[in-house]
Amino acid sequence: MPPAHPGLVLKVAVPAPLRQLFDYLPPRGAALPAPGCRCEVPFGNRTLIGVVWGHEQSEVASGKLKAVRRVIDEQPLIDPDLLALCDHAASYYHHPIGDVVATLLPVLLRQGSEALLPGRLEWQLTAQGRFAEPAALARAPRQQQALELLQQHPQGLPADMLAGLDIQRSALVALEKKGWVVLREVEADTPVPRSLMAEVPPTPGTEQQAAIKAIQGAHGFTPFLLDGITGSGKTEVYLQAMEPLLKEGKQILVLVPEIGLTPQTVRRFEKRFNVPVISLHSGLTDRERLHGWLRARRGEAGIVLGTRSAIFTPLLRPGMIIVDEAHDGSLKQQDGLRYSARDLAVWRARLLDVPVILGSATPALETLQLARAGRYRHLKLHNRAGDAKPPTLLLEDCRALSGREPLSPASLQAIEDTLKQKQQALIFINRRGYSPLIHCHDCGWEAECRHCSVHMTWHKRDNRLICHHCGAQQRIPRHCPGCGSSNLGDAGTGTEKLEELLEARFPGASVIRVDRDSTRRKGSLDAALKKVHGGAPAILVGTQMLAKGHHFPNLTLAVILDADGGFLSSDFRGPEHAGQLILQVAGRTGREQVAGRVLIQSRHPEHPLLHLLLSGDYHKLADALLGERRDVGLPPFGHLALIRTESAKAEEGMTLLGEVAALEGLPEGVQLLGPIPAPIERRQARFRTQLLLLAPDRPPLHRAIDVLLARLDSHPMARRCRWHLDVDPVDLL
DNA sequence: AGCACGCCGACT
DNA sequence: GTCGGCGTGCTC
Repeated sequence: MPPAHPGLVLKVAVPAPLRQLFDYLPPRGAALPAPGCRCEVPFGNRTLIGVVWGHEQSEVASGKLKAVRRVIDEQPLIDPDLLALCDHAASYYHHPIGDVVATLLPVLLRQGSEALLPGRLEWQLTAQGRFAEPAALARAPRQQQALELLQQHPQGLPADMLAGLDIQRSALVALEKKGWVVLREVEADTPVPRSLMAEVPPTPGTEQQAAIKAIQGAHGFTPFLLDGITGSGKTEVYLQAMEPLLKEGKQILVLVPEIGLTPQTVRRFEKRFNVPVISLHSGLTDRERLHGWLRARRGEAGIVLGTRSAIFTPLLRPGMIIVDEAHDGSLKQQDGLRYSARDLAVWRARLLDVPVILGSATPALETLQLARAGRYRHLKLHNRAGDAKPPTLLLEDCRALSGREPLSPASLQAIEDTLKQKQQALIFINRRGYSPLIHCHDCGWEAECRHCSVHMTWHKRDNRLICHHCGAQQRIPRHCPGCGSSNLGDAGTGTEKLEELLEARFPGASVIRVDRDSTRRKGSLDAALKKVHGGAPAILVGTQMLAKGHHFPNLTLAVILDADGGFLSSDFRGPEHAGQLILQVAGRTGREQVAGRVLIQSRHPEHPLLHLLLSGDYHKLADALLGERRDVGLPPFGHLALIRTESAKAEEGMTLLGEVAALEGLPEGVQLLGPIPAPIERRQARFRTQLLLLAPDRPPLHRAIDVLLARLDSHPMARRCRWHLDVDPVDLL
C-alpha cells in the first residue's frame, strides 16, 4: 500500500528529556492528525503518548522512521494558542518540549484517557413515542407512567432524575424495545443565565472607577499593573472590569496564590455573577482536575480560578487574564519546568490578544520597572476603600533585648492595650515550631539535619526535631552527641514558643496560632479564621499564612518579629521580599474606623532600608532597591540564569560545572559567577553546586545557556550528576 | 528518563 | 560456571 501522504512526516512532542521533536510516519489508513492531537508512538522499545506538533518533510533518513501507532484524539486536544505557549516556554526555559506539554496536561490526559466529560444520559421520546397512546399500556402501569412523564417533557429527562422519581430502569428499557424512547448521551449544556449579575456590586471609589474604566477600555493585548495598597479594593476592580466581558460570554482566567485559593475567595467570585466558576487547586483528584480542564476548554466556565499551573488551562472564549498578588513567590514553579506563571500569563495574553492584569500592593521590582518603563499600563490605588486609614509603622529598638525575650516591653504593653480595648493583635513571625535551634552549652554542638545543612527545628508539641527542608524527624537528644553533656538548650523563637509565652503572659486571653502545623487538619484554617472574623479580643500568632489576602475587621495591632533577617540576608532579593511581607502584614491592620499600628522589632534600627519602609510607602523602598540593582546590573537591569547540580558526592558538581564554565565560546557581556557551593550546600542528602549567569540583555544570555547546555549534554559526568537550569531564578538558595 | 547492551566481581 | 553491578549509547 502506498503511503497516504507521500514525503510528509509528523513532528511529535514525546515525553522524554530531549530538547527536540521526533519524526513519525503518519498512521496507516487514517487521516493525518492535526497539531494538538495526542497519539501513541513507538519510542525505543516502549510506547509513549506524544502530541502532534506539525507536518513537514523529514530530514531524518527514512529507514529510521517509525509510524504512529494510534491516534487518540480526532480533534486537537491542545488549541493553537496553548501549543504556541508551550513553544515559547520550551525555548525560553530551554526545556524539552515533550516535558513541557506533559506538565500542561492533566495527569489523566497524559496517560491517554479519553478527553470526554461524563456526558449526561437522557431518555428522550422517539417520533413514534411522541404519538403513542399511554392508554395502550394499561397492563404495564410503570411503563405507562414513564411514557406520560416523558410526553410532558418532550425535550427529554436526565436518567438520574428519572431514577430519583422512582421510574424503574426496566420500564424504560421495555419502552426502548418498543421503539418509543431512546437513551442519548447529551452534552452538559451551558445555561445562559437570565441576567449576569447575581448581586448588586458596591459603588467603586474614584480611583477604582478610573482603573475599571481603563481596563474596560482596553482592546486586545494590554498589560496592566494594578498597583494598589492593601485594602484599596483590587478584587472589586477585577470583578467590575470583567463584567462586560462575561456579558459577551467571554471567559476570565484568574491566578491566585495557593494560600489565597480559599473557599471564601471562590465564594466571592461565585456570588457576584451567574456564571459557573471552576476552581483548580491542589486538593482536586485527577478526575476532578480533568473535568475542570475540559469544562474550561468547552467554554462552560465563565471564570477559571486557579493557582500557578492554571495558566495552562485551555479557554474557548478567552476574555482576560488576572494575576492576583502578582509578586507572590508561589507563582514560580520550583522543579521540573521552572516557569514563572506571572511571565507566562503576560505571554499568553499576548498570544490570545487579551488584556492581562497583574495586581499587587507590593509588586516585584521586575514588574514595577516594566510599568515605569511604560511597557505595562500603571494603574494606582492610593486610598483604602471606605474611610479606613492607613496603618502607622513604628520601629522598635530591640538591641537591649536578651535572646530569652522575643517581645520587647513596648510590644507587650501595646498588646495589653489592644486587648483592653477589646481589639485583636497579630504577632507575626515567619518561623514555625518552638525554636529553630537546639545546642549544647558546653561544647557548642548544634542539632543539624542528617541530610541537609540546616538546623533542626524543635517542635515541642510533637516532642521532635524536624527538618523544614526535607521533613526528617529525630527524637530530642538527652545528652549532647558531641560531648555527652546534659547541658542542652534551645535558642530563638518560633510560633509555638510565642503562643506559649503569650498564654502565660496574658492569662485568659484567647491566643490563636495560624501556621502550617496548626492548620494541617482540613478545615482548621477556616475555623481559626472564622474565630478571628468573629472579632472577639484575641492575640493571633502566625507566619506568612496570615499575611495574605485576609480581612480581619477588628485587628488593630501588628508586631513584627525578626524583621532584620530578610534585610540582612545574603540573597539579593532578601530586602525586597522582607519589605513586601512586612507591608502585607501591616495591611491586615486597621481596616475599619480605627487606624492600625505596626511595631517592627529590630536589632538594627539604624538600617536605612527599614527607615524607608516606615513611611508605609512601598515605592520609596522600591526606588532605593531599584537604584542598588541598577548600580550592580542585577534584575531587572540584568538577567539571571542558574545551573545547579545535585549529587551524592561533594566534589562531583564542582568538577562538572568547573569544566563546563569556560568563558571562551560564550557571547560577549555574559558573566559567569561560580561555580560555588549553593548557600544551603546540602539538601536531602545531596550536595548542591551552582553556576550563575548574568547578562545585561536577554539574547546573549540565551545563547550562552545554549552553549552551556550543549557542553553539559555531551559531558560524560553529567549523566551521573543531576543538574537543572533555572531561567530567572527567584530563589538562589 | 528509561531501557538494552556490555564487560568485570563474588556467589549457588 | 552465572547473577548482577553500573558505565555508555540511543530513542524518529
